Amino acid sequence: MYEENEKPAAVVKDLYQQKDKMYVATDCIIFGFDSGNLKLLIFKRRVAPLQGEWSLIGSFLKLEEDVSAAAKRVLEEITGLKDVYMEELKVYGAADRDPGYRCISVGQYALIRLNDYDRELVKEHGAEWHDVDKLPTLVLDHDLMVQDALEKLKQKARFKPIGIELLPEKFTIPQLQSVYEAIFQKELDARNFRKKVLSHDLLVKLEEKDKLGSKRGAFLYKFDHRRYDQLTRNGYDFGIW
Amino acid sequence: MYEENEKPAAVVKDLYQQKDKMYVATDCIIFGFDSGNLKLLIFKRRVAPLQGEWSLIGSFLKLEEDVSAAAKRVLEEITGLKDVYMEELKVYGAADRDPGYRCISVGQYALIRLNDYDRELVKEHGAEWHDVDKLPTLVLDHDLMVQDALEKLKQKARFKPIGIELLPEKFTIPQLQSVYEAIFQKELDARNFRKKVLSHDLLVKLEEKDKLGSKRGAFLYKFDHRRYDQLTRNGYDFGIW
DNA sequence: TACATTAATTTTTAATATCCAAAAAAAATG
DNA sequence: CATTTTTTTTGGATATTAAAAATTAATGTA
Repeated sequence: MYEENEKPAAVVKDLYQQKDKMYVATDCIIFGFDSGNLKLLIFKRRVAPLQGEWSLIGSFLKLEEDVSAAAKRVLEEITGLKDVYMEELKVYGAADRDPGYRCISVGQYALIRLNDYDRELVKEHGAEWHDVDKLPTLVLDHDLMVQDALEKLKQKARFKPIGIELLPEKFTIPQLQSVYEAIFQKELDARNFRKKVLSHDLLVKLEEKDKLGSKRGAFLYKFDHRRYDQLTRNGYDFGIW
Repeated sequence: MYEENEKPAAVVKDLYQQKDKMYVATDCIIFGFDSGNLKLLIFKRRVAPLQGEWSLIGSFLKLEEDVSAAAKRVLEEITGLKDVYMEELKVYGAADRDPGYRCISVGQYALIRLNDYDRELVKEHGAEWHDVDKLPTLVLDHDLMVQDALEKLKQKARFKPIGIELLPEKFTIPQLQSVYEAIFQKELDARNFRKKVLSHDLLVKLEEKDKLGSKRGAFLYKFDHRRYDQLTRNGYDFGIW
């Protein structure tokens, strides 16, 4: 959870018992999507305690740093990405959640486009993408964080078009459907899905086709952010979009 | 925000600049409901800084205390109530949110039955109920917290029957409608409302009538918590209940 | 005892979501 | 180049839910 270079000075003195001081950390639940599966970016801790165990990627909060900025910093350090969709999940504040520190952690989840990230950086940090349904056990309460994030993702996806955050700028309807099937963990009817997502006029059909995903090829679309902003300003209400 | 007796020792030394240390606090957005209006419990700070200004009720987090426990503690100290509906709202973590401290605050909102609370205690603490649409300006980012809480309440009320948390155990359908109208900030159709809330078989009709609210009198109902638990365990999904 | 007020039920209508199958386009195969 | 295979794409009938209107019931008050 704590990157070596971000540990508070006190940590260096006594690694295992810093219970006399309040620490604040943030942990990132970083989702990606590839070939039908939701993926999570995790890494093997390289420092004690809990060295070698799988963990979410996080950091202590710096004194002069906004909580949301801390998550963005972590994300950029690991993936090289700025301007990522990111949202607060929940505070993990049990007094005994971390045996080493009295530390509360702000869970924040992010949605990443798997084409964009910096593969070198990720490798350097020992981070890896894992299918969310084949995750190893994570340290501390990180398993719980992941469960909570998946649940929140389901809820959120019903009313906000966050699925597009996991796809490249141009995408096909079948690809989008595949994202939602992964989030909701169930199959959707292709006809109804297409009808619904197109009904809001939020997808702009392009000339090009994507020929990689299938033989026939499907038309590419892009998301009309401008129109979306207009609609939401007027309190528009989506049901699965 | 900080009750006198809960200030960390350091606060006493220099009241206005404790930026070298991370503090964690919680602030409670406490809602009640009376005669058609949502109410908020706030108080006038009796200690510097910001003495005399209106504020949410909060406290610093103790070292050995869960975050959720801190909010419960605050709530009991002020209202005498335990077992109150309470949920995390959001973390307020801007580095400059508090001019005196480097302090992040966990906003937590609570729903109170206005009959139950301890009026003496509330008065002792200088706390008062105010209509949410006639609030004075609050300290720090507390205005934002209230806005966020109202928004969250709207969202939540669409899928969870939290309206009942604001009413006594026995209540009438028109009363319940009135609660939802206050939350959603719009009028609802009485016929459709009744049909919808009764459709889930979550309200148990009683023999008695409430004669205070109208001439004819309306039947009292109570909420069937057992059935609700069953339904939600099986992943039942309400749309406005 | 007529009148006003609110509660409660029933019916009708409109809107929305759900269900289902067949045709068209392109590539792969022989 | 005819045939098969795969995947995209499209529409209409049906069920479900929400909105609106009209009606009846109970009670207090003028």
